[in-house]
Amino acid sequence: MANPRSRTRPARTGSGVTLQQVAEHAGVSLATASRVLHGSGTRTVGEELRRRVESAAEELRYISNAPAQALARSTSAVVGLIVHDVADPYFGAIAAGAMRAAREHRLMVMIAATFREPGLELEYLRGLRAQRARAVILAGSGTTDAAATARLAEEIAGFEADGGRVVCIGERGPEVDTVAMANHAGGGLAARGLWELGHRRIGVVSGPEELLTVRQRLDGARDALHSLGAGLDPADVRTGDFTREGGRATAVRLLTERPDLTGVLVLNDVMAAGALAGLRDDLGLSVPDRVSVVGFDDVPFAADLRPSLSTVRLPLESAGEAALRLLLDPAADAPRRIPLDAELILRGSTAAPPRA
Amino acid sequence: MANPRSRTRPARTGSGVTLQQVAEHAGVSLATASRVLHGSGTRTVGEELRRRVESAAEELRYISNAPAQALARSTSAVVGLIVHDVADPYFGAIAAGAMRAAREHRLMVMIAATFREPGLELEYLRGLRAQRARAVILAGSGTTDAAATARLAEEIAGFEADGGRVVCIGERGPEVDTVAMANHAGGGLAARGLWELGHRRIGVVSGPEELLTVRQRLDGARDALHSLGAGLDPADVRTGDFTREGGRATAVRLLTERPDLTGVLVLNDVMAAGALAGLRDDLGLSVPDRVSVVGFDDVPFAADLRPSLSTVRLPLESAGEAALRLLLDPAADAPRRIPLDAELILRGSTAAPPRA
DNA sequence: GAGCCGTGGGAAAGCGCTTTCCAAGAGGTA
DNA sequence: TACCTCTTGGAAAGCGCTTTCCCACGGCTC
Repeated sequence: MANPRSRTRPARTGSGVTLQQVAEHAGVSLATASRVLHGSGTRTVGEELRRRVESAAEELRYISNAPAQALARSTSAVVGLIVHDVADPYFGAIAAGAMRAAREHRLMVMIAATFREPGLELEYLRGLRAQRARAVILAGSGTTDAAATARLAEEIAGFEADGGRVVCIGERGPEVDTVAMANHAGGGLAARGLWELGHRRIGVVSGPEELLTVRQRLDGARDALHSLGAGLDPADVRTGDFTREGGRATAVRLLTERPDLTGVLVLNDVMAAGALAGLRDDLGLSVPDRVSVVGFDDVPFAADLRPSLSTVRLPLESAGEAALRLLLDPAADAPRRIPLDAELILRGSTAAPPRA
Repeated sequence: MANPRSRTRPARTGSGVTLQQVAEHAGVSLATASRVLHGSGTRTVGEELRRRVESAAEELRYISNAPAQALARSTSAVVGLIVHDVADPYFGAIAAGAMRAAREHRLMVMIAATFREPGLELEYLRGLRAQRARAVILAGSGTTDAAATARLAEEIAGFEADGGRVVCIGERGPEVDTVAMANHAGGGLAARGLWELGHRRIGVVSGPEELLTVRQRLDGARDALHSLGAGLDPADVRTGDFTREGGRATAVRLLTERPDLTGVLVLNDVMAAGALAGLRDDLGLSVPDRVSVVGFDDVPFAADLRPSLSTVRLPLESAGEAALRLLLDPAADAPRRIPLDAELILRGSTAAPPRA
């Protein structure tokens, strides 16, 4: 029997036109229709038939079934992007860069936000694996939690064994392709910048210590200060949430307890916005006359804060783009690493320290 | 023949474990394994077998194949979200709300950004249809382009005929479920707020006229002014891009040509940030002493601008959440409409007008 | 004219799952 | 004991596509 359909099935939910129908309408075989419409192989189809199929598809308003294609091809046109928080401008910029590049390659981007909940990153990576995403970008910072890191590494290895590609933005370990942000160098740039303005009492408003990103930025600042013959007193470093409120509370705490500080490095711009508010409204300290503040990231609104925020610029959009491009290159033998530069942008929130 | 596999196929790319293998490992049939692991039906599986299947899945590190499920079930667990720009805090907040709600329902969100390119919205909607997304949220503003609107409506209808659900944030037409932002009311609130502070010469820095959102906000302001016995001189309204730079240039132009204005309504916060910069740096006009400025949206950084931005608060995250919830309710007979409120937040950028 | 090769069309076997339908066994009832 | 009803497991038909393999045909070369 050529067509043994007999079972009754619940009527399909909609008007879904299938390739088979397009083929029939065009009077060609399914194979030919597939080759015309999605042809990836090296096979060519005659001019005449090709035209017939195309107009049949047009007439029937055929829309291909991506899951079916994914199943048959065992690969898909979707890439995953895992971030901490889409509403955070840092990730927003990265996502924008990635999506722009994705568009050029006709890929769809599935974004998952962990809202900084530990464990969710792993869960989403599994979800993306289930979706048979062709690749995944891990945009959030790695952590110092060894157990979590190991489980994640295992999941990544599994994904790659299945033919998926993974790129991390920021360090996660040497086995994976990474777009390396200049966190360490940036931290150094900021510290050195304050130093050169004349600051000798420099403090840091830091984010959660378990974040690798935070650690690198902090180390960068510390190392720079060291090489300048100074150092960074642990008591001059205070830790808070990587949010505006965290920045505010932490800056207030830091300057209350260490009132002789004249320069403050805040480890991200969102925190810095809070810090500026705290110093001004809670403590009545004028920036930059009394204290200078340097942020990190150069998110879009940094220049609009008052005083405008001096900060370490990271090429966020480029990072997203670079990550996506890396995903598209065939996997190399050795993990690749694309280092991106940081640049110190001096604006209104920094000045020479007040005369003693 | 029980297992007529004979053709040779290229080796599968990876270690992909299939449900079949799990079933064999557990010594049960494929059907049983499916029922245990993804069981959606009303069928129950005995305690003993259930346990066997679960541990087999665990041991083999089974990861289900979402495309295959989507194909078999002809529905998927992904919802699409189409925005203008992920890096724009307005959309970032909406996306965050939607993703938070999506997480509760174990849905994955596929985000597409049109970067305000006309036509791309349609293209992405088709793409999402191809992915067999269960539903799509159209978060960007509708336009006055009748042809584009019609084609989009057609595509939406097709998608719904196929069993998909569509929700728009902001008006798009009466046939579709919508989460209605209080654009008109918000425009009124802002205008009235300036009026009550004593402003009688009020201008508007507007966005692209073809955006429905812009039009509604503007109409709201105009209507309010009318009912106050005043009116809005078209010459007091200037149009620019919906970006920071657009806001800056437009505000400068407006106040250069209409120097007697004392109150300015800027139709979104991103533009308002630019306007503040333009008034201060390009024109040397003090806000709020010389001109008062009111923005729109209340994006997270609004309070951090200096002066802090008075603005019309829209519940962005709630809108994203509401949209997602609407998608999950079964389609109703009549299109639903969830109206959201606006609230005027007075901060530092507004004050009484200068004495003449 | 026999033998080859290159082209291009079609049949059909999968891809990994869901779900229907059938069957077998358990427990009740008359 | 015969007859039913329930429950639960399994066989197998699809879901809509891709791709391999086969075949027919036309144009070459000796």
